[in-house]
Amino acid sequence: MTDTTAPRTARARARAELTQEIVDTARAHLAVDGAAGLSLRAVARDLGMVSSAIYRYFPSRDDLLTRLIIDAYNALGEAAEGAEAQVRRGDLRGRWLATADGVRRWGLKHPHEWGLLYGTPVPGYAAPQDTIDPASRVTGLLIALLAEMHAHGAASNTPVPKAAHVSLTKVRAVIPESVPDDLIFRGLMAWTQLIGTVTLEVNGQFDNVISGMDAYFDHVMRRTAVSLRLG
Amino acid sequence: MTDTTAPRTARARARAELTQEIVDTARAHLAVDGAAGLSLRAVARDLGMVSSAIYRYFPSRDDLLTRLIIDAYNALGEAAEGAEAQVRRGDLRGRWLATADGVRRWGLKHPHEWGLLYGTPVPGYAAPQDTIDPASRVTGLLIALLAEMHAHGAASNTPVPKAAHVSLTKVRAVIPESVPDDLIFRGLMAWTQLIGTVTLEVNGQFDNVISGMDAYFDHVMRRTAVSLRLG
DNA sequence: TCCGAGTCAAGAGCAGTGCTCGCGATACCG
DNA sequence: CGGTATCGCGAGCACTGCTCTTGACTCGGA
Repeated sequence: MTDTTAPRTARARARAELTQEIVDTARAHLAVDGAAGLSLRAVARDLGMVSSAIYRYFPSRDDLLTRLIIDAYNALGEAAEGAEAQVRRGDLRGRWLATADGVRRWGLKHPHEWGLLYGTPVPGYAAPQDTIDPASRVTGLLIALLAEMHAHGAASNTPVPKAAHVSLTKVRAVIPESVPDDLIFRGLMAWTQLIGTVTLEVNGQFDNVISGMDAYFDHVMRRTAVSLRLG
Repeated sequence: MTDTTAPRTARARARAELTQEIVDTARAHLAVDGAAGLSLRAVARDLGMVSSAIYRYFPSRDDLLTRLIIDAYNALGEAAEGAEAQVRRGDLRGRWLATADGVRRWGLKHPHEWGLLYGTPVPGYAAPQDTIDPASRVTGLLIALLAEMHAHGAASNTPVPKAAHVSLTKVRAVIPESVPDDLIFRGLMAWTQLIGTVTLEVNGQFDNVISGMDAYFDHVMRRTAVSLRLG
């Protein structure tokens, strides 16, 4: 871990600032050329420095990408949280719709970063541990929603076969015990519906299929709300 | 269009064979290194020729990729059709489950090709017209299913708001008129659920969430069948 | 105040990439 | 048989990520 306090020396301050400049420039390039087109040399050129100097701040291109991924997860999380926070707490359906809308808006605004999060993983790249915390931030919203739904008595105890129950073992670790299997499945499927719809839209797979994606998305998420017993 | 008949001259035959060899070698590399790692020079090396010679057969790397995409769409289509064809025609639910299973199996077997179809599009790459026919092959299965469902009287006429109705204008061109809006939405959402689930699984996003993906997928697709009124 | 230790940007260089072009050799066809 | 179109080859351009050395700078302790 680097220092959490403000940098004391001029050198440390310069380092922190330059690191941030590199990240910002890289993100700008990412937004234009996509992940595959992100070039360390181009970033260095923009900053008026030589390519090898970048390696003083990021040991490899993948590490720079990792940083961008973490930032993207946090940005998406913030966007979703911000949208969801504006809805009255008791309006669970409204909170779901706001979350979905916030996620979609962010994705459409940052298509390449969306691809970084939910698209094809980069070649030999394995998501390091640092990314899983920010990644779970968005899903945390949904989990909170599920817990409140159950607490507020939205009883939905459709029985679940044993094999399906077992498949939830891992996810059980981060969800309150009282939430029934049935509700977890509804939540996972709603989440998949959301990520899938946005991914297909961002990748242009709806281009020749749907006209007026706003209305389509809205209606789909309303139907998904019904599946969540929030109808 | 190239000639549909068998090539007459030795040169034409050699050209056809070598073209196929290039595609096969490229697909092998794709399966190992992914789309970003596909190198024309490496393919040429494997074939014992010089890199520039490849350009006699494919004008650019993107054109080779396009060919791989088309082949992948067709392979996925065949896999899905093959799985679906083994179910008794009258068993609509079974046909849906078989299709879903076939799609998933193919995706897990060819993760990089799946990423080519439903993952992040490559940098400056715009899917050429040639890809849309094979792409719609898979969705054709679902459309046929929807039409039969409606014909067999699985009435599901939940009214759809006007804005949502309008968003279906384009897709209406390839679906029998009699199929109601409600059913189209169910179909699109089921399709999104399928593609989304497989994409998330292929990209490893379920790794720390679900244990026993087979059972999870099966249960999710059964629930989706219920949403399709095939319960 | 001075001086050693740590940090930094720079530059050359390696191995790899997609792609272009001119050169001969060769197979095809009128 | 002769002209033409096709083919593989090799050199070369501009680019990439990354490594290593070199010389200059800053900082903190004596």
